[in-house]
Amino acid sequence: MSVTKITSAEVARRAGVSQSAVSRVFTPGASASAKTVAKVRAAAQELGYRPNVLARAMVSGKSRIIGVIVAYLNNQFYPNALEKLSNTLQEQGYHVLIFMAANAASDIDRVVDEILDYQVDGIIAASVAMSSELSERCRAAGVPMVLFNRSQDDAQMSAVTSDNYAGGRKVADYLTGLGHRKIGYIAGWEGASTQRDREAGFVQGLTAAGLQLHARAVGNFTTQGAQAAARDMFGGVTLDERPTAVFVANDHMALAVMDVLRFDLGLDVPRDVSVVGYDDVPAAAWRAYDMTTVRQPANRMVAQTVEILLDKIENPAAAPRRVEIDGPLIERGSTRPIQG
Amino acid sequence: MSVTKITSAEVARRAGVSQSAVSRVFTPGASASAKTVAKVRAAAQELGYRPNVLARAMVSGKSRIIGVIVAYLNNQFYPNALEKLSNTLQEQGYHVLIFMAANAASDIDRVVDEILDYQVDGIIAASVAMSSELSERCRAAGVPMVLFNRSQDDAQMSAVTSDNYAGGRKVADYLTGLGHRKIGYIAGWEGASTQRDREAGFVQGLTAAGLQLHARAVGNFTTQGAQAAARDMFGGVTLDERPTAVFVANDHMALAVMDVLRFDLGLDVPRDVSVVGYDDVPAAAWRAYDMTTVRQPANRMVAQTVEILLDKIENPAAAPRRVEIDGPLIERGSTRPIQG
DNA sequence: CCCTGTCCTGCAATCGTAATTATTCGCGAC
DNA sequence: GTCGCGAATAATTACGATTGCAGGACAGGG
Repeated sequence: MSVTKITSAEVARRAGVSQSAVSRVFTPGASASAKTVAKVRAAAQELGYRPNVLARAMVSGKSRIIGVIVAYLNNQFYPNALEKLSNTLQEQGYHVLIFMAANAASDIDRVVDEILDYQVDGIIAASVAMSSELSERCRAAGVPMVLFNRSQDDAQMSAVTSDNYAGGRKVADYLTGLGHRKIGYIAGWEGASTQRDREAGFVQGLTAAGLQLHARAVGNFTTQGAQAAARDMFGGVTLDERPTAVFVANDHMALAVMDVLRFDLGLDVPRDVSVVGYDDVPAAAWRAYDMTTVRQPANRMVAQTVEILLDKIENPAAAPRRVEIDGPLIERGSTRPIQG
Repeated sequence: MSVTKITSAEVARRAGVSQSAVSRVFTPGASASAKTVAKVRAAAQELGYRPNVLARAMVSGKSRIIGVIVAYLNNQFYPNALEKLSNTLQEQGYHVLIFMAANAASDIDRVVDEILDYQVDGIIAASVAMSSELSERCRAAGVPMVLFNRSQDDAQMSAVTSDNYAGGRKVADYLTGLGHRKIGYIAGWEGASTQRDREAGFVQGLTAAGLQLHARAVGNFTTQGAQAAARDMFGGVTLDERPTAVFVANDHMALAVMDVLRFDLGLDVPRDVSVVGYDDVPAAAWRAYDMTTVRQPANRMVAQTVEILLDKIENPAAAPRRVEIDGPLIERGSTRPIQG
């Protein structure tokens, strides 16, 4: 029942060496003779000693904690990314302190303060808007930050995304290639760079084919928003007005859209309407949806994010980097050529 | 570009008081005159001072960090729970350090060590098997632990689950009530208490109706496992042998099972087969599945978990508690009465 | 045999705060 | 006037490690 905290001093006493010797044995790159190492390791083993990360953090200034801010966890893309992030960082000896934040400025503000209180070595912000005032505060605190799946105009800010513009363009080329002419778009939250870039690339592609958006609605990246948008765009319109294809700004919404089309409005996907999403979350591949989508290469995005962040931690003078990773369009059964 | 760490000493100097005065102003429950508080607050505000949580943790012995171990993040139930956990703890001034662990003993072992290195105030283990040796180690370190959605024979271990036995029983009663007689079960990972309890309650319910399991397969709580199990149970069997209803140990598997039944085997759900899951993840309510399931009341489970853990942190002598929360059967369209 | 350079070791300072102990201050009572 | 007392403040210590510095051991070269 006794709560015994074993300190390096106790290990030192047991091993018959100084406390600093113990510290050096557990500090990679410090010098210690083979004999000392053996004695200390043995004593530590017997006592069950492990260094106190917090104490180490205090004096070294490195906590080996990365703060991760995430807005949505109900969109499957994020738990997957979080899992990969955590594992990748874990391999590098870092650990993740997680913070949920709604996309309200006041919330982010509070969350960033709380993160900094923990003396994190770096911050990964997944899908949250970061005011330049906030990023300035982190820079002043010497804490590097990388945006994940969102980018910012601020040139000082590192960011990793998929190539959303190219992705949107691919969807446009694909749908027009299938012969579609009346094409709708259901937008995500308009404050998001991903939303803007996907739409810009998409519209650009339509323009190149001599088309323009036939219909547009906003779903705000939420299930409810997407359902309302779908009813708006496809409910109570004449056959002539109705789009024959729709690009939805992410899979999370697109799945909801497909359900509304099929079950509320009695439309057949893909016969009446072709649907394309974005992300390639696991559910997109489920047979009940079998949805055409643009894959966001989460593995590579995570790897890049971690690489940039750790680089900036080790070398604070490193220039900010923006990486856009190309992802393929995955053709599945929710789309088909227009019938003449 | 200067990385300025503001310390309590600097605030003290600016406010013309001692460092201890600053500390007391920021420590709830410490005494300071109104005048001092005002001066210190003002100085802190100007300098942008916030207490260093790590330093505070060192001397007070309370890190206000909770370690959360989670095995699966691809099963939607867990991201949802994690989000709620994080928010609830955040409200209480705690934060979540997250650890992914495969369900291998060696992995858990390593993870628990890493968690303890951070001097966490408590541990929540979601869906991971905890050897009694490990729980003993945490107890020795004075770190309370609560299991979430899993329980253990170890009487010393606090655990919060839904009432899995009663839930399994409800499913049996429901399906037999619909007239089903040939009923199959697709099991989760057999090492999991949730799996065992759900099956036990289910079988008990069948027995009460004078039935026994018509077929059984193991899906291990994974998508692939569930698909294989479904093919096993429903592929290449005569109409006479084929179950008319199947209870799948969780929704994550049940969704995969429905897809296999419908798209690989050409069976109609619910006409040919009724399917029931467990958890009530968001996807279960999606119209494409519209799946009958037993709801795990995540909100209440999380609230209980946090309450038990914080109680144990404040009062280490508190007795371990096991809580089982009853959840309703949600009747949807994946089930229907057997046709005579 | 002494000097020097290398390698290891221990001492002591340090990180930023809370807790503990010591000091000062104000004020009423005798 | 001083004594006592309580409250507020200041000074000091402690938390558990890392790290710069100085001293000691030892080997090799002159």
